[in-house]
Amino acid sequence: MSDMTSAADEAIIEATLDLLAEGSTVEALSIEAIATRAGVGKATIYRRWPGKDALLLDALRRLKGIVPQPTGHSVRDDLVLLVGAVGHNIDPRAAKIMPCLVPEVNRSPDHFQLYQNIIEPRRQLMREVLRRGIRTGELRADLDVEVTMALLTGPMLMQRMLRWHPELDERILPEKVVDGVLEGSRAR
Amino acid sequence: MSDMTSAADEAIIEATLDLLAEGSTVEALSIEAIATRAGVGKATIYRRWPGKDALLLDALRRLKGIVPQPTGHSVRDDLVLLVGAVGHNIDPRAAKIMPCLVPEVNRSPDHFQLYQNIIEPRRQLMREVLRRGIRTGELRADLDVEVTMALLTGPMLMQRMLRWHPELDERILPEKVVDGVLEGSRAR
DNA sequence: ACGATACGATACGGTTCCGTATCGAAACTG
DNA sequence: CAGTTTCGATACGGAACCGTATCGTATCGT
Repeated sequence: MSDMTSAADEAIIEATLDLLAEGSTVEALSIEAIATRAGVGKATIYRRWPGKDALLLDALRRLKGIVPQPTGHSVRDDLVLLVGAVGHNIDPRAAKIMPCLVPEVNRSPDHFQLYQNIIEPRRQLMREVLRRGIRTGELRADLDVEVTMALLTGPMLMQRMLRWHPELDERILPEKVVDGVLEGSRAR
Repeated sequence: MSDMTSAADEAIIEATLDLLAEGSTVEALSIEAIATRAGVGKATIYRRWPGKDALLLDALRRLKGIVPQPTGHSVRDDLVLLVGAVGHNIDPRAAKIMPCLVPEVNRSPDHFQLYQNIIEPRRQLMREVLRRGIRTGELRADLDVEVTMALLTGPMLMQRMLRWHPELDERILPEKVVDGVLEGSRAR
């Protein structure tokens, strides 16, 4: 028996992600379509996963990108880095897939948990950068960290996952968001 | 011939919204289920709409809430009002339904257009409040209006549609978001 | 080289939903 | 009140997919 994962496993998961990235919805995704795409018999899939949900959870785990590493120099620059990483994955398919998962995350506790497991480390990183800024005096002492995280990540998620503000340039948006939140809108 | 909409139309659309609000996804929604729920024959539905998509678009139009009216006194208070209305609809079913539509809006130009038609008046309202603030000197003269709108609406959408930050109280969030964006996070 | 295993393909019965057709009852029309 | 239309219900053939079973082949360990 080989200790490496059989090639079929890989093909099945890749086919799943490909189909999702091509626009198939989670529930429109059929085992038969995955099997055909992977060049695999249906039975091979059922031999490994009890059903579509389990396969999907395994496939989505592959999308988890790397967590960025703040430099620790400037709070502003670290925030730009982290905000730029919101909703940003190495796998280009992720950008297409993630919006389709919104209903699933709202419905299924398993998907919600998977989602939380992926983003919580990044949230913790941003939390620490904000606390560091408060400690060093770069940020207001009375800052509400949770609300500030929402201010920073909300606009990026809206842009990356929902693509709802066509007029915003995604490349420079992280800088604009961070600077906007840092400086505030009120005249002085 | 009566000039009022037949009662069947209403029952069909209500049944559609009810089923969606109960957690059915857009594509899991079947004409047969709608017909049964509405106490109507399938043929009655096909007599009025060519298919599921057209029915769905008509049904979703019903969810469009009223556009809030800024008072024009304080820019801050007007923003709190508008931000509080983001993702907020009169019909309580809307809160359940909207997250399920994210994939549809990304996929179908029709749904995207419908969505834009609903939110664009509200966005325009917020744009005008921000411009008024710049004019009266309440807001910075060099404010990027589009980015600021993203800062204000992004966090609320994340909270209302994805229910992402469980620790944030949704009732006071609009105030916190507006004040956070207005005042900025940088110490001074 | 050979026996065990895992594989791809395919067939199967069962289920759900599609979109159409039909039919008697009920509701309008004049 | 009779004629016409619309309705709810139901039946139908077709399609897609489920999860299982089977079968001949290719791969792998020894």
